[in-house]
Amino acid sequence: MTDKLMTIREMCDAFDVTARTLRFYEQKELISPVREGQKRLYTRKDRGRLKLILRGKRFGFSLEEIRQLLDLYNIGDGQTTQYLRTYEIAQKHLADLEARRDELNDVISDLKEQLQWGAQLLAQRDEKDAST
Amino acid sequence: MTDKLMTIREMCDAFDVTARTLRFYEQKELISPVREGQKRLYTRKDRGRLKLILRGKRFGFSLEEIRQLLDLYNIGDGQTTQYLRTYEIAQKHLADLEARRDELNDVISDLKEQLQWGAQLLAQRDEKDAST
DNA sequence: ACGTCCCTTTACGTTCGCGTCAATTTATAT
DNA sequence: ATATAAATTGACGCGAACGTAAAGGGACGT
Repeated sequence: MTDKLMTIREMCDAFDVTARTLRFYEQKELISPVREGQKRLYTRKDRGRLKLILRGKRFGFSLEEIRQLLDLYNIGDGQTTQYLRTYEIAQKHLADLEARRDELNDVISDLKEQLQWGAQLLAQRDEKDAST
Repeated sequence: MTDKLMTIREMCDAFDVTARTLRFYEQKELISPVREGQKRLYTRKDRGRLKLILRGKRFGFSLEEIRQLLDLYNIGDGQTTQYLRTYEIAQKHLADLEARRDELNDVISDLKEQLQWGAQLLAQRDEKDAST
């Protein structure tokens, strides 16, 4: 598999984040790379989590919210003790995400309308320019 | 029309924000209520902008980014001087928003899959519980 | 042995988005 | 006239999410 261990610098290059950021996320218990002596080594699992973290950030979630969401993705790993509770929380988050998507669709529609208005104005202006 | 002027407190109640927040947004030039003596009065336009501000925040935009986005919504108000430039920027933002929606859809699909996994595990566990 | 990378920890600094007093003015009710 | 409520302008504070030195440890090539 692609379970190669990556150094912190390789991670930085791959995900376009700083080392500080990775250590910060570790301190916040969002990721937990293994150690080879002092040095951090990031597994495939860490990469998956980081990907989700960056996604979450793009949608305006706080790191604390993301930390909770990340746990949801471990629901199938056989280690989760509170299946039911976690499952319920996940349902809520799912509903929230779907609501967000719907709102985002509305925003897109609105902006498209505005742009058509703008396009008309541009067209009218060009007509006038041509007639002078 | 519904162009009633609202006080700051009416705005707070209507949009569930604090007065501090409204003054802060004003200071950042996101909204510009008229004055009646010292007091601020918010127009229909201000309410529209505030609505967009709160939306933007929900999608993880910074106030500065939102300030720029707000200008796009003035493209049809007859006051915009740089139609074409604004129009192009708006197009970019639109593409960005659509990309976000697509990514959000992916996230939703992923989470749904995870939840089905979790639901199976719950079902299996319940079977065992029932057999003891 | 020496320099030079890359990694480490510790710790203070910064920006954003407000919260929270404090001191004052303005309007309204009694 | 006086109390009460609501609005105003500073000014300081705060948590989140990092940035940015400072000081040092290990592995490497020469």
